[in-house]
Amino acid sequence: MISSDIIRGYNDTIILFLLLEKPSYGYEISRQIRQISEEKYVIKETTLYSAFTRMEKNGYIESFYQDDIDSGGKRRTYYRITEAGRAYYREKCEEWNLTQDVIARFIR
Amino acid sequence: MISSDIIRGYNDTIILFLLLEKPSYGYEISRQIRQISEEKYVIKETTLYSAFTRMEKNGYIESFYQDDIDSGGKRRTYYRITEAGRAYYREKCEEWNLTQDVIARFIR
DNA sequence: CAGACGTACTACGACAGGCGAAGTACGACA
DNA sequence: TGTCGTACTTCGCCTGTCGTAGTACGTCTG
Repeated sequence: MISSDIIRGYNDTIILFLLLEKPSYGYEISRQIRQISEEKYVIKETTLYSAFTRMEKNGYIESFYQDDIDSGGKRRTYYRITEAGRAYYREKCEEWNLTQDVIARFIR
Repeated sequence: MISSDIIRGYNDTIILFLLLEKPSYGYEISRQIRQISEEKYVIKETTLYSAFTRMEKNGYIESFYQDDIDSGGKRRTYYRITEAGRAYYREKCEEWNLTQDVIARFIR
């Protein structure tokens, strides 16, 4: 539906948006993206998990483990947004507004 | 100003937009992008010329040579948009509208 | 008259992000 | 018993962008 080349580099922003509210984990984030976008964007598993790794390395998110009761005691990797992550998200939002405006000039 | 990751894969669309009007060549297109975007987006030469190569391979544009008087008789490589190119451009515009709408849901 | 600047490219190689394919593990449900 | 859903991990390919560099020619400037 949506080509990956446009969203490229914006996946991080999308993930951070969902983490603003509360810490979350891969599968839940994946589901939320699908739901919020009304199935128009379904993030690939590999894309999602590699984004986690990258963003943790960049200090935008922090991981922790939690054994949840509702998942039958299975261990999930949760991620929590950091202050740096929030700042990065804000920057990206501004950049998005700018980009959107510029690209619109080339669209009919 | 604008990160290349967002515009990635959208450069083709931007170039095709400029070719809708009339055939053109690298330097002119580069100048127009800078001008229309009000310096907010300056396409890199390598990006531009590799986009030409790719799009010609895909049949979206056709090249031809022209010795222009105003360039001191220097040979320029002009590009002309094809029917397939126009169709591709139209598709991309629709995709853009969709993507824009989806990403907006993750932006504050 | 030399050198810088603008035009108009081409070639090469690096890099990053996304993605396909495959595999693992476990619980629930039929 | 087997499939489905959850929850990941690993590996390696592909594509588009970009940095660096080089070529060539004409004009303009000190």
